[in-house]
Amino acid sequence: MTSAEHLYTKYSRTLSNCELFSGLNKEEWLDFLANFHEEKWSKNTCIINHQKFLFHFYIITSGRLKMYNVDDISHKEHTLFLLKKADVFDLFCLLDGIKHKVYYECLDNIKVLAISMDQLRSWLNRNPIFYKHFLSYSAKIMRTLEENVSQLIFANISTRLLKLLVDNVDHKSNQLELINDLPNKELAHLIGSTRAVVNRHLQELKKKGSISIARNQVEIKDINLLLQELENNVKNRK
Amino acid sequence: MTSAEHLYTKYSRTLSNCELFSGLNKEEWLDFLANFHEEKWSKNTCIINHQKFLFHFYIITSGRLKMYNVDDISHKEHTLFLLKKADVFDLFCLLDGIKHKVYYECLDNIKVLAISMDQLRSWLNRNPIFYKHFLSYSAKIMRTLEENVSQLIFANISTRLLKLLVDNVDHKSNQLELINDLPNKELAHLIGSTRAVVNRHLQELKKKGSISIARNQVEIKDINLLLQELENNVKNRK
DNA sequence: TTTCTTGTGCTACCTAAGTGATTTTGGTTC
DNA sequence: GAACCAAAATCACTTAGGTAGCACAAGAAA
Repeated sequence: MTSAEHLYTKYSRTLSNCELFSGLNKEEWLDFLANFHEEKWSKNTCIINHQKFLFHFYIITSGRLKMYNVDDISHKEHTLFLLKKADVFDLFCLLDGIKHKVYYECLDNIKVLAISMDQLRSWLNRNPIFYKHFLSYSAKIMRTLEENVSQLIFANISTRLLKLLVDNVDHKSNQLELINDLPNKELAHLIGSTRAVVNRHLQELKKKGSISIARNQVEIKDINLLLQELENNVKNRK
Repeated sequence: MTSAEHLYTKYSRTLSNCELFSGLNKEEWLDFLANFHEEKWSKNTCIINHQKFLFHFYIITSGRLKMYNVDDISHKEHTLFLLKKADVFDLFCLLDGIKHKVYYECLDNIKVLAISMDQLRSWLNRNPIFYKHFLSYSAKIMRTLEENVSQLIFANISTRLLKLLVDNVDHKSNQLELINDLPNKELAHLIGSTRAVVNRHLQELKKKGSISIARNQVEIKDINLLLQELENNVKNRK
């Protein structure tokens, strides 16, 4: 069994969810995967070397990774993206080959598939049809970023927190996922605020009965109440 | 003289500054320009129809156009991009063909070159080398948006205003350009604030002697003082 | 068990920035 | 010229959210 075949058996499910490379058949995946190798990064690993991502491109196969920014002077943190299974990084470096000044930290023990940038670029040249995928994916990221900007300007912390919660509720189970086991501080960094303030708002929601909270745990108690809360919040913008 | 030749004589200088299509020679431009026609839009024209940009793509040849967002409830405005000569729009629509929910307004009488999206897409298919240009250009926009997000989270209004001014000072003349003749309200929208607050900060800068202000006019009096002001502001972040 | 660390809950306080109202100014039009 | 209007300048006031500090609880480690 070749390495590519091994990776394919292990990860074909995950890879088929990977928007950027959607539409590849088994044969094409095997050809492509020959360029990859697997890496395991343990929880709390920080990648602060911006150079690293000029040379390798990664696909997450399990665990969470946050991409974040730190203010040089105040040392405040802001989480730009919370990456999970089937997400890729770093797209910026891939597209223009310029250093991307952000940091990465593993929130779990994670596994990634790694490919050298050169190999990915030459694969892309051999499969130019994928340029289109990359363009529409870029557009998606831009829309997300633009949406973030609007949120930051138009919405207050309470609304942003509510939206964070609502956006991470699984439609089927009505349960919070991806961010349910994060400490208040990490939630704060996701919306550009501080632990104390986030806690203040969470207490408020708990009091009203829409959520329950424990150490490293936020649970949805009443999704409809939560949605209504968000609705009211938005309506009351002046 | 064909229409394309006419446009080329008129705008070759401007078009050569257009990053997205850089590297085209005269012959290629003539071929490309055959798909374009010129339009004039008068000052204060608003384009609130999101559909419009699904079907045409534009290059600005003179004047300024703001791309902005309005909050549905509070009706607050935020200017996302201030587009000028050699800028293009709407990139989002071009890349993924999905409606882009932003508004446009002409800050001057402007002139644009227009091409139908279909024609542009088929030109792009005939010239696939330009996919790469589009990708690195997308990366640039993403970096700008990400930088905006960081600014909004880490910097206060005073810093954001100072940065807006400094970023729009011409290196040679040391004079403010592009935004120098905007009313306080427009400046406020550029940094996500309100007229009154921006005015408060401008008064402060005026008092200290780094700028002078008049109706629809901000002028740099002492660029070094302004830079130092920005420096101090950043240092004092806690 | 004890010790240590990390996260939470809560208090009191401070300040930047938003709000709303009024006056003044400068430029345009009639 | 007078009349008008948009922008600017100022004021007093409110408030969300950041800050600092501390006690306490839950786990992990020793």
